[in-house]
Amino acid sequence: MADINDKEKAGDSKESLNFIEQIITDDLQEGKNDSRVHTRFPPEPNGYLHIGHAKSICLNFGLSNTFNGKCNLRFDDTNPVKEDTEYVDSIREDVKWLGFDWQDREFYASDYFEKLYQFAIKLIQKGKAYVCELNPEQIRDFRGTPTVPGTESPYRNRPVEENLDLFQRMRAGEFEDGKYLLRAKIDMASPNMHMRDPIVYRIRHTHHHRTGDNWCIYPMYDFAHGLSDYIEGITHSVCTLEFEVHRPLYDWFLDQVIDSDYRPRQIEFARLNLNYTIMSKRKLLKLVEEKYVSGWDDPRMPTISGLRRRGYTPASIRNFAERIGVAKRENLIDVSLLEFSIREDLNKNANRVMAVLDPVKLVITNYPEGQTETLEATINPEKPELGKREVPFGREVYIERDDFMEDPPKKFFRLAPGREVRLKYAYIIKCEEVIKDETGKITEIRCTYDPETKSGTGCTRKVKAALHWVEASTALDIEVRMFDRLFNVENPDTAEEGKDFTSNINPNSVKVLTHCKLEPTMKGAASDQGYQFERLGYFCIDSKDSKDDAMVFNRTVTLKDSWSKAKKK
RNA sequence: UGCCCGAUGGUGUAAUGGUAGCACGACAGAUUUUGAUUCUGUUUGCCAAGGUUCGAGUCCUUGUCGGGCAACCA
Repeated sequence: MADINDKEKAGDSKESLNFIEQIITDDLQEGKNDSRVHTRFPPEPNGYLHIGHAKSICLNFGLSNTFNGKCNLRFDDTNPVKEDTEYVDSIREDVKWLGFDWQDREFYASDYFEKLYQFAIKLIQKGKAYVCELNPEQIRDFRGTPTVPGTESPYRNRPVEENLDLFQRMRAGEFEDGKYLLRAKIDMASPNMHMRDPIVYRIRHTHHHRTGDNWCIYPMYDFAHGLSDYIEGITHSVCTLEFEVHRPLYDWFLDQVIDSDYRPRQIEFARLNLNYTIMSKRKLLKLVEEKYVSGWDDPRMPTISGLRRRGYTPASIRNFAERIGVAKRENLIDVSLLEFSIREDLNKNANRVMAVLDPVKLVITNYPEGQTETLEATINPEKPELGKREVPFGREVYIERDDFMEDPPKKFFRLAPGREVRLKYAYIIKCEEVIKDETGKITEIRCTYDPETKSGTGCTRKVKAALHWVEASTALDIEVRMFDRLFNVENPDTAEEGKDFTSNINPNSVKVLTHCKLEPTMKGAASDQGYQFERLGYFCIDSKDSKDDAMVFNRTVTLKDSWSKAKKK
């Protein structure tokens, strides 16, 4: 009984921990690393950050927050052929935008090249590394396969002095690319492929975006990463599952250099997978390079910058990361969860505005010609303190073409011949007549209105629907871009035989609507926030493509729409 | 024929040997001047077989299924 009570109290005082928080809690309890918690987010600057990185960012910075620790931003820039400053700039911007602060702890693995070089010397001196002359094919052959042990390199027992000399000359630039390699001397028969004398340094006469031409030898990930963690005092090095088999190597390198009680620890978690979405940087790069999209920040891209341009908010992405949780099992998250997160945020925070995407003119025949009036509309029902906005109303308005049906099915609540609906914030109107052109297309709907039903005057008459509308003479003409999924299959990575993932691209993933109508209150509106186009969805101004008098809106996400479901049935 | 990791509703994620809970989805109802939101309710789950135990989602064994590992990438 007492046990149960204690447990309930504990449960009340803290939310349940994910497995990483549990590990850290245990480490803290054991007093490891002087009870410090220090994490890091370590991207390679070879592409833009995407929603999968957001999970890692939220995790690493979140961990440092909950344990009162620190989190570094570290660029893992050890392979100059793929890296560029454009990418480091975008990464810094995206992490900052997401709402995380690395303070003065912006580091680069390339800052440690000299230290890493000295570690390598130490390795050689201890007889734990050697200079190898095998070429790539030989390296592969000598490595064996997962089921067949490898064979030792003929250069494996080169004397320490010779290794030292050769390695120094590698650094000095005496040899061309590929001539020599520094390898760790571990175990060519290890069941773990990564322990079969892994490469530590390779020669690469390539300009590095930060160190320029100072170096012509570059360290490999396994060597550089763990030791960079060590140099920075990282306590918990959180990475994705595919590095799990690297952990013995991570620890091996540490064993060679550590001379204190402090030791960083690698912990792996399952990366984010989203259906209908491609997450591989290599593939995203292909989309950009081969112009399937307009750039890394194309609003259809799963990049942070793409989502931002699409109108996603930092909070919505953080909430999403929180909601999907962290574990070690493979997962496939439904994009609808991401969409839920942005709807949740925007519903609370986005100002309401009326717009008509596919306008058809509606004339109120008994409304005096030339007369206009100003109506009050709610800015945001979730935030009454924001008050009201004033929208003009007149004899001619635009309504959505979809909001009228000449021959409506049973479940259609909106306007139809002889039927009454309310124009939101205005009056109840009744459809009297439909005018069509010679092709049968409706060009004008003629209605009458009931002056006694003005909104806000205590009218109690109920109608089944309230339509959004925009007054014709004052309407702003805008362009709206509607985005659909970039890929129309759940798993875009799988493609038909002989084709690649690009064959899954949805050719209709962007639809541009011109001459949409927007209420005039939006003139000069801020581009850094989302708006709800009432009954249509959430939109944001594209500050990149909008000009002074030509506003372009991107659709962020639709509203949940039970009418479209009813239609299908 | 190797090594490492994992397996809880449709999708994710909790439980730390003691009542399988939460979120999203789905479904139903209420409210609604957005067919939105909000609110209420319902639904569906421990991979399998053994073992340990008073008691197993949790520990052990075996099996099954899934993922990862053979770049001079990270």
